[in-house]
Amino acid sequence: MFSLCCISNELKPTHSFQTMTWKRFNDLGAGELALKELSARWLNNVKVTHRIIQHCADNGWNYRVSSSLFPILTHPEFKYNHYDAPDFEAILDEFRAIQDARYPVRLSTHPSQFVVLASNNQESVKKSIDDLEHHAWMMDLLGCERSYQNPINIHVNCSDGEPWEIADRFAANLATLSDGVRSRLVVENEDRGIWNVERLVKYFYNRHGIPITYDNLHHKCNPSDVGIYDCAATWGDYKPLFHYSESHPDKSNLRSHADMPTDFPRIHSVDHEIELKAKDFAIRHIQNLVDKHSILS
DNA sequence: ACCAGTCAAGGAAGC
DNA sequence: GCTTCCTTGACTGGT
Repeated sequence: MFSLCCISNELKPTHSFQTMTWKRFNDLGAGELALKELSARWLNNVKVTHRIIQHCADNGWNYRVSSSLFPILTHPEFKYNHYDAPDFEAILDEFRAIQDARYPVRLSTHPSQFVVLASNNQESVKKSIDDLEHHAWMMDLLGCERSYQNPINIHVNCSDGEPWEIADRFAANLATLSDGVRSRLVVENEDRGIWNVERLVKYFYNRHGIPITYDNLHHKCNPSDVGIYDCAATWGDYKPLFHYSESHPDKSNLRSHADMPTDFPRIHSVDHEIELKAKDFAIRHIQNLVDKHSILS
């Protein structure tokens, strides 16, 4: 099955996410007025998420939940808690509605590249931990399992030291986190730097038992001898959730993502998040390509 | 109604 | 030891 990533281009005209910057929050006074405006945007974002999950259920897709549902909430200087938001009861009601509907949609999250659990900068580690716990909190509210069925996928994004040292720092920090994070956390190969598939399997899976998310485009840009099937084996009894994308046809940088696909993932028994900019339209096109291929073969 | 600039983050890479 | 780039899309403010 295929996952839609964060945004539905088909629903965007009527259901779009809202955000607020830290600067804007402070320009509004950083008080009740600012919090009221922020709270309304959080509620909007959870409602939009519900609508997109319905849309995915209708189409037989999975869904990667956006990491931008609660702007400012994890900012280190934000003085309020989530329950201080005037709309928080309504937000909880919306989450309950999502849980109660029991959509057959595999949910996942992908915290940003600024989460660096193995950093030597302790402030960065603390922010990373807060962000990961926030994602786990959100996934619990969405009714997600605490397992690799509903993974939290991140990059290592650190090359400070020997690979085994980085992996051990990462694992030591991970061990201090809640069950909601530890039970879901997986790591993905990167399109540059030391963290290709081979090193991830060697230092994160073999050494610490952390499953590996295989990204085909990153593997093309930053190859190694270990491949997609080796990554699939790191997921144990869980169905792997991998990434599929293609290079932009008109850009010299191989790493930039295309809008639409020209091909499709060939491996069976694996779910794929489709990281193509046309979003829903790209998934429909991939499904057409798969259907044509199966008729011809 | 539209458009260009803004915003936020950690680290890598290039002077 | 600086600056720039990477990445992203909604927001903001000016026209």
